[in-house]
Amino acid sequence: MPRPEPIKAVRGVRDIMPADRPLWRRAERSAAAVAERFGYEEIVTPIIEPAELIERAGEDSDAFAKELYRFVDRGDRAIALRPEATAGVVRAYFEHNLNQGPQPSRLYLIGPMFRYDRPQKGRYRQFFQLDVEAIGSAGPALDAEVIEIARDWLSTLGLGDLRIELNSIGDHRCRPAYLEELKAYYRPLAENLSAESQRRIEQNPLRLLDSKAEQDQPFKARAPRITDHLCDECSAHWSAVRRLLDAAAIEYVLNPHLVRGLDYYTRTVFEIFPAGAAGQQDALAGGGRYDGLAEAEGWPPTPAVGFASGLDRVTDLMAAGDSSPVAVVVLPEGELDVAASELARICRTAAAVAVDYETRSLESKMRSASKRGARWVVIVNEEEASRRVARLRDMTQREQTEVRWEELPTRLA
RNA sequence: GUGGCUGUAGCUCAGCUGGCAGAGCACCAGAUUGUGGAUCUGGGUGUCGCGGGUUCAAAUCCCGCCAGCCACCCCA
Repeated sequence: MPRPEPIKAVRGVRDIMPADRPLWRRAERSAAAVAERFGYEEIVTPIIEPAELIERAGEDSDAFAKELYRFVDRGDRAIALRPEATAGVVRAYFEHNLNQGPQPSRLYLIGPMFRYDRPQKGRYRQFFQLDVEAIGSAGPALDAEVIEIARDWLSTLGLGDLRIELNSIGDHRCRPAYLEELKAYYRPLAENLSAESQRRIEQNPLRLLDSKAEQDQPFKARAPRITDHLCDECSAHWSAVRRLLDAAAIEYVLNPHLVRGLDYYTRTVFEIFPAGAAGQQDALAGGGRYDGLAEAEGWPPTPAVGFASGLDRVTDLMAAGDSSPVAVVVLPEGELDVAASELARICRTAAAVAVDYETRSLESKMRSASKRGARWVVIVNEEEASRRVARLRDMTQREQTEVRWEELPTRLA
């Protein structure tokens, strides 16, 4: 009789298994601890949002639509699985009147995001991000603050060897003029550029600067730099951010080719890489200022800055420390399920306990307990159970003694 | 979405031009005379990703699909 196909996980998603969870938990906990130390509060927003919210935040391209997990629900509403956290956090900020409270609102969020792209290692259709946002202030100190949070968090996780890349992309006042200059620079060079870059000269010239195409590289170095064309306000902001980072002893490198493709991004942009990484693929965190987003969502213009970091990549880089979750294994000799579970219940007041209920030889159970890394083994047979005693074996000392059940918790503590 | 590589035991993989499915590790059982990590002995645990096709015969050749990986696109 043919077995039906076993049902497997949806393409591009993965299970995070018990062996990896402690690592993830460490990353999540220290994110919360660091953010809270800076006065940030946790917020949880839905993973589904009106598709329009997401689409307005990403007006740009066909590619955007292509990678959005989008569907129509039973009430004919267009729904999107959130591809990033910021749009939803900003929505919640206004919808729950945080804009009426003390500014800025300092918020962080940890949760799953969704992107419908082709999966490969480290790129999943469901992935997890830490998102830190300071909404409601245009102050450069907040730019520096979120960078410091990102840096502190990664350092805490043992990923302290970082390269922080920094740039400013101006705002609606100074950027248009700069873009004209950039177009003027690139137009005569058009036929030397990649097809994609040729298209971008008129469509999205800023993106010419971060082109990865080989033939575009020579022209980037001579391209006009936006940091040379900032208006007074942006210029002051830009130097203030750097001054604050210097004062905090946070090292960074200026990368004039670091940009964002969407209009609502303003001024500061940054990305954080592990020190060894060369490729753009390897960013551990990225963020910046998005003073135009609130307005793009239809809310009052409100300045904000933040960053997001992919936990999949971060946990991947963290050294895996292995500690056995089970301290004690109870081994009944014979048909003693009831006694063994009572014994385990007693031991559990003091330590993590698992019972080996399998009907196999004691030797085999010992082997298995040993492989699990159990510190203690508690063995009991029928005669001992009737006297309410058990053999407590110290697996590291290879010694065992007879112990009364009631004494076990103190012996295991 | 585009291009390429891959898919055989729980894991890593071998299986040349078609001829009854293999290794190491893991796992299970036993021995080493009471109860563990070492050693020894024994055990293959498998819809060869799925579905078609060619053939006397397909893991092997052909087509389609699915999945993973790499690069691109993208990373809001």
